[in-house]
Amino acid sequence: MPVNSFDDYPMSWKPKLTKSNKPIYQALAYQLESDIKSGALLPGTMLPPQRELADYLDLNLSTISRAFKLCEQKGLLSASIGRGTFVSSDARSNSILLNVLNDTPSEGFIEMGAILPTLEEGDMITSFMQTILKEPGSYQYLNYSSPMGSPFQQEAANHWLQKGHCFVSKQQILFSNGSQNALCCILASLFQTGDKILTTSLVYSGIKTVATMLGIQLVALPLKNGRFTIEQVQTICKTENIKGLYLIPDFHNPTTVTMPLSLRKEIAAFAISNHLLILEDAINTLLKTDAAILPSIQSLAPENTIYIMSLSKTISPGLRMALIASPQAYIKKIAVAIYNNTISVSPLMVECAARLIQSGLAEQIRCHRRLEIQKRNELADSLLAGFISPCEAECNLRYLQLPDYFTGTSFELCARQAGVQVYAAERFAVGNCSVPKAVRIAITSPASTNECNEGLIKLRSLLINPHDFTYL
Amino acid sequence: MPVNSFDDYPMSWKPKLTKSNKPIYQALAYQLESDIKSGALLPGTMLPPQRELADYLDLNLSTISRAFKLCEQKGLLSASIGRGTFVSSDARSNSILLNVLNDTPSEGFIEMGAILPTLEEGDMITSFMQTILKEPGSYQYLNYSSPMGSPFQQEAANHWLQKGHCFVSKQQILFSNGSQNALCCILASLFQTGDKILTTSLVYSGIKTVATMLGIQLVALPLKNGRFTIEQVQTICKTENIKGLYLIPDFHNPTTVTMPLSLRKEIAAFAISNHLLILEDAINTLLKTDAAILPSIQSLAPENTIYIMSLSKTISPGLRMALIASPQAYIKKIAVAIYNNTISVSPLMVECAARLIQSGLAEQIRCHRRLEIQKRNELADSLLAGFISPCEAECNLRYLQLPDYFTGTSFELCARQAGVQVYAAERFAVGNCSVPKAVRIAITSPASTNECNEGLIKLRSLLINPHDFTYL
DNA sequence: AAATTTGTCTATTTACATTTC
DNA sequence: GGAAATGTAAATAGACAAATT
Repeated sequence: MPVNSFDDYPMSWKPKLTKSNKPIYQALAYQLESDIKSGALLPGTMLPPQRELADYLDLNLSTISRAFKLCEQKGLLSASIGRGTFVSSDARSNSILLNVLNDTPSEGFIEMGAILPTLEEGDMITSFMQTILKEPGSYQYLNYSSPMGSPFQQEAANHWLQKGHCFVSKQQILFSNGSQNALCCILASLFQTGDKILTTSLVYSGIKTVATMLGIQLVALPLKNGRFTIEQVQTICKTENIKGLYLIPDFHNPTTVTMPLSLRKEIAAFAISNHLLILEDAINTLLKTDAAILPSIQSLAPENTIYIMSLSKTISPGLRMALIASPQAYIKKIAVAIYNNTISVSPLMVECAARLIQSGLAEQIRCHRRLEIQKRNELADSLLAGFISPCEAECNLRYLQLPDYFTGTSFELCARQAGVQVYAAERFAVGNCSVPKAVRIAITSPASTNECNEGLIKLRSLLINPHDFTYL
Repeated sequence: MPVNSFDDYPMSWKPKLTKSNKPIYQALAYQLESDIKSGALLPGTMLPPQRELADYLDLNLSTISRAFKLCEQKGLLSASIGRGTFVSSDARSNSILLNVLNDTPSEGFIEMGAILPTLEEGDMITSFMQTILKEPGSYQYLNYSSPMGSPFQQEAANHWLQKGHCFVSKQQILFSNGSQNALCCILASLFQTGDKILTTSLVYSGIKTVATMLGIQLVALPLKNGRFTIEQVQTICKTENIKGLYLIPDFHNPTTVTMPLSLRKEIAAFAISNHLLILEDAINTLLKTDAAILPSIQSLAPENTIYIMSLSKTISPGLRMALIASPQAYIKKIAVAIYNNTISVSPLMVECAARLIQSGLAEQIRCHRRLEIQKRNELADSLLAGFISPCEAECNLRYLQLPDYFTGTSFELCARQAGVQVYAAERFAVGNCSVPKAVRIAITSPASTNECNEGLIKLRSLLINPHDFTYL
């Protein structure tokens, strides 16, 4: 074999290592990162095998490995044994979903990207807060507090958790500053840099950004029409040294799919026998009617599941509150993480949430919200008929699979031009999955039913007359 | 030299490696951790040199190194070249300072450990909140918001920051959920696992616990009467690859010392010429009178300093609010970290804080608090005369250097027996420093001046009649 | 001031496990 | 179904730099 045989190998990436004072592995990782960010290496590209690169650059295999590892931890690459290393699908897309961090939108722009709540119920809550503040001694809610809450608060939280079919003792409940904060604290306390968590190949992007920040790697579970099988989970876990699973069983974000009971049972059994930790995100569970709610995975594998129930989508995001129900074994660690993170949650907000639940007002708000969502879903079904995937009437999201001549990203750009924000599937992509041509539509975000109607009409005309827009 | 010469080496630690399926370096680290936690290896102990251990166990030097590194990142060890590896001073003490995570205290127990605010001012704030909530449209404060805040909020924040001699443009201000949260977000976004931050050898323990959680290492700057010199900073930074400095220039926690202007200038100059990032924690700055406030380090090195001003100690911890003033270069990164952490701060709390400042009520509360603190300091000065270190009249903490027959920990235990909680210096120790025999007393925490008085009297009798107590 | 001690860091070697063909 | 391809991970080697004596 001639020495220069690698010249013939069709290498997708030929880095040039100029001499620098940096160590080789860092210089190589840096160049890889630049080439991905500049677009020289596109999402999905397979990199040359580590051995080929080592040969080509006349370096040791492990040096290449180490450089790749750096980029992998930044979420730029995903690799698997025997298959190769690929540039991540979302390496070039923006995963931060709240526009507040980006430009402020202009007048008349319709937000259907970020999930905002319908706000009609807000006044109920503000007046409720006033009642609490009026009481003598209400200043005590301005002190520090325990993430465990008071017995009354635990009682109320437990009541609410049970609506989601989550059954724990009071000592297993913690309060956090919303469900993103819950995820952040759980990841920081129960996982380490380099650990791997399995999740669906399209997933709530908040888990992606926080995992990346903490150096925790997400591994993608391929989806077929928003669904996956237990066999897929088993195969990946067998080979990838997976520490945990992140799942959204009800109204999955962004695909809207609800996980069937059979799969919940299979996952629970598998987690128990393989000592896996499941993070069950019940963010949308209580949007469903009580009759429609299935047993939670937590109820099927109580020692292996941490159940997170946000109050943002069902009561109000203004409370900045989520409930965490965890096996006793992890409570202390998570509580310490909450302390490290914020010392304590706002006792005023905890008390307010507890009383909203206890008084029945929370339940009332939940029903209100459901009705509004049903109304908007009817609009979406009729206006986008022929395009939009069907989903349950209570779902706050819609998943729009696009005609072939669009990609999620191109459609998002066109919609933006037309004055409507939606989010492309690319934003939700994990690892090296094939990204479906789709966008997510948040129907609750427009301030009024009317504005929602308007937004949907704009999207429809885009689907019907794509040639009117330039971003194709 | 005989092969077994290491038998004669007086090894402070002789691990036994039983065969397990774990990798050697992990098994070794695990044993080291157990031996520290069980007390077989005490704080301050020097471990055998890595080469000696490698010889003794017949392993490669790097394998030992790797095992040590694991423990070092957990904060259990601190090592330096040429000097050796030592068990950390705080390896066995509890650094979580809020008792809410531990046992609930019994009736009559006086809290002077955790720093709680005097609560008399609480009613002003709760009634203020009501006024905001009463306004039509107040439900908008229940939505998501930007960590940048509205122009009005930025204006108010800027006004408050300027009182602390921090001068930035409005675009350089972020809101976080309290200063612990600010630290968490800053560390998570601007530092990486394994990075080193220099700080005083006794320091606010919240930075210790969050750094440990994130795998960031604190390096100790030795203190002499609570003071250090620029030469010490220079020496350590030269050798230790320090990425940043964490400082509390005003009423340092726990030593109460205020950093003189000369040192501030030297540190600022050093940070600029060495591209170091300073985290300036102005937690207590506004407890001082306006006339007593010195130029902030931020004002002396504006491109190198992130200034964190909590509203907890000066206005109310119930707001769960801190202001972050950062060089433009880091704003985006920190904002993303806040998003990853909690999506957004509570807009209601931000608005409330802004209006408190704008209305002048915040300033009024600040004065109130100052008067109460002054009163309590007079008490402490007279009751603990002969024992307590003098400090400025506005400081919310006292630092009590103990007679020789006490250690901080033993005194803390005695005081607890006597019904008063104080915190031992050990809780604040960083790395392998010699821990002074001292405790911190939080004079603002007792609910009333009377209770404070009572607590101080109990501490005095403990100092005068130590033999009455059993924990020596 | 020179030699020794000591921890740090990068690169290398070797064994291993899974996937693909 | 076996061989080749491919990534992972532990242990090792060697050069380096600061602190100590």
